[in-house]
Amino acid sequence: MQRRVYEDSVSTSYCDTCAIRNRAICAGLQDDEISLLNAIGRRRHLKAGERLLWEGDEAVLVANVIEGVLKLSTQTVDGKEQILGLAYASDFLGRPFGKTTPYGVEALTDAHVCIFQRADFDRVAREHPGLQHKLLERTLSELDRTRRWMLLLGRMNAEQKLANFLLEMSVRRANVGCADVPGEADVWALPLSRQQIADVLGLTIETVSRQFTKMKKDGLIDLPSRREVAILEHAKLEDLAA
Amino acid sequence: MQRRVYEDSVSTSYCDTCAIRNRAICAGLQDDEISLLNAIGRRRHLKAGERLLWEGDEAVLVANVIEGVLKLSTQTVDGKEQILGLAYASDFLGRPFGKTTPYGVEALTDAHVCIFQRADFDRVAREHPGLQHKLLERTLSELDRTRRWMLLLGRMNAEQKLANFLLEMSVRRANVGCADVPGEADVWALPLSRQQIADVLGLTIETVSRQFTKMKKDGLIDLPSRREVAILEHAKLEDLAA
DNA sequence: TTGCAGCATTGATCTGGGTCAAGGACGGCG
DNA sequence: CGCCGTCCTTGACCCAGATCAATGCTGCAA
Repeated sequence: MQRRVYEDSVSTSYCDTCAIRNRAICAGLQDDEISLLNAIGRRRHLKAGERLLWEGDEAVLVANVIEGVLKLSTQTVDGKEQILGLAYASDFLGRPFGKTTPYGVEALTDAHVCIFQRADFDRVAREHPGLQHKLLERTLSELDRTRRWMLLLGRMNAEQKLANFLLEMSVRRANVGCADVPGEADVWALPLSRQQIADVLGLTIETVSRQFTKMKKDGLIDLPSRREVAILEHAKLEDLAA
Repeated sequence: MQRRVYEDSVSTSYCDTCAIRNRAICAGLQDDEISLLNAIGRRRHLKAGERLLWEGDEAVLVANVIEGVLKLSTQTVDGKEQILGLAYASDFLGRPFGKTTPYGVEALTDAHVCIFQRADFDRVAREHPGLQHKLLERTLSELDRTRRWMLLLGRMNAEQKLANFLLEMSVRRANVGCADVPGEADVWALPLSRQQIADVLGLTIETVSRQFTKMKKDGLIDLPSRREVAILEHAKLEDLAA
């Protein structure tokens, strides 16, 4: 069980030079807490498509996303997939203080994560209120975000869903790099296939495709290639998203 | 702003005799922690339909549900309501460590809650890791539950949605009282109107009504009155829910 | 370069659930 | 007791998005 976790690219993590040192749960921790995390954490590289956690598995590890995009998902009984959320740099993955992992995690792009054996992490968290507090804050905002997504799934039509998806994607990946340059074209690579977008939004691949085509025809976006999007009319897209 | 919070039924809370003393975040706390909570918490009675929190308000308070059922909800731009979840006895309400309340809270039945000024609660939580840990565990399971609900909203048809709703309702309210008596008929009062059920499930009132009628005709449930449900064929309902 | 495998797009058709509209049941109140 | 307001049910119709099916594009491998 553990083998598949440790089979490659393990190296010591160096919090000092970590890209998300100031944004993840590590932000604002005291030096001794950081060095404890440093001691139990390891970096791991994931190739696009590689899995980090399997739904229902014993929850043996938790992780911080350092770079890349990952998806959290469950299967329905009839084999369809529902993506429960996406994780970007500085997001936290896994289920501390729990027995099993309630969803699968798979890298959509090549990714770097900082992994902890759950038992180690739980222990450090219990002993260090500062860390636990960070984790609580993060979990609370994740809960808020998830609840907002429920509104999207429960009450929006296909057009609104896709507009919201593109806008959220644009914001979340902008946060990852440097600040937005206003006026700069909002062009980026989509880390998801059409099928995966459909799974995120609770739609079918055909509907997603048709909505893309329509938005392009209307001049709201451009699609330079299958895996690239340019948001041309940000304001109009936001109107749709409402 | 605070007036509407304190306008009635305020009395000192007595954790010792509290019905949820051993199930809410209070469970397993040390005596000194309990007495601190006791000092800052107050009981409040809510009539069915009364609101405790308003979406977007400054987050001035948090609360534990002692008895009754409450709904968490947001409005969409076009005025529709989406219910984000239901809260039962021992559930936690509100947004600690946050500036604004991300959803409205309204009592569906007459209810008792144990309320805390958020500032007080935050302070005690920061100073008492045990409490913070409880809160973290509760938030993590709430996140899990919410994510499972996304699957319902994103991937299920009306029949599956209603079946799941009835089963969850049955379980959650059974947890509240004594243990299930096997063989005992599973009959209880619905705390939600048809419209509210529709809002929970992302459906319309007509569709909910039709599904109820169909399940009754198929002998899966009985509807002794508008606000009562009897689950007759638990197993078959579970088949539908899958 | 050709062939093939996997996405993605597009079209044609079907259908679950939304919408609109008309009663029906129940309670509260004069 | 009957009137009215609210909630619920039922029917008729329609449409957004699912489903089914054919074709196009792109990249890789031989």
